[in-house]
Amino acid sequence: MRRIPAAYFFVVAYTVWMKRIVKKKFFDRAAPIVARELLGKTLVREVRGKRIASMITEVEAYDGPHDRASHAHRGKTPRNEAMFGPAGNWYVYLVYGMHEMLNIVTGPVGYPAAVLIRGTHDVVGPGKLTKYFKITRTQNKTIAASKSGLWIEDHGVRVLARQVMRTPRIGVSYAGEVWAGKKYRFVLKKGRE
DNA sequence: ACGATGATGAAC
DNA sequence: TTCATCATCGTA
Repeated sequence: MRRIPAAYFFVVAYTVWMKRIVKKKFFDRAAPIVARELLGKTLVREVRGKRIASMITEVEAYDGPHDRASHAHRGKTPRNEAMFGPAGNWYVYLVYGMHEMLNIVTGPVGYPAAVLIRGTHDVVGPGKLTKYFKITRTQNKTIAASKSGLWIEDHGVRVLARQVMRTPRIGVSYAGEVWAGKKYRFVLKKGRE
């Protein structure tokens, strides 16, 4: 009987841990699909060795140049440039002069789309969320990975269709009947039904 | 119901 | 350069 080296356990543990991190491929799909599947995933922030983590419970999809509710509707600008970049990057911007909004970019490069993360189990509201997770525009255009200190993990939480509520997006009444009416907001219902 | 607070984008 | 607007929040 040979003793198994401690390094072996370290490598296995590290591999298992890494596997939880959601990778680029997951985000390289249509924004509404990514939005729906982000429910139940865990948003993780690590800054100076301290970790903040909470399950995502509310999101909104902003999908393509035709989406009149999207910042990208008027074309590429310095602010929305991240939306045109690769899937799996963060798009962080300021609204109302005081609230940072956290989005994850989706779909192919050149096609502007993203998912706004509006709430988690511990904090609901896009502005409160970024404050809680200590997120600012410093994270804009960085990749969702441990390197940037901000990423998403899959903890195996299964979200059933009946646990998901779909509604129109918040605060986009200017977008016209069609786009303002689209049910691109996904909320994980609390408790059962 | 509204003010805070500053970036954005369009008009001038 | 000015102006209205804004993927919000806390207080009233």
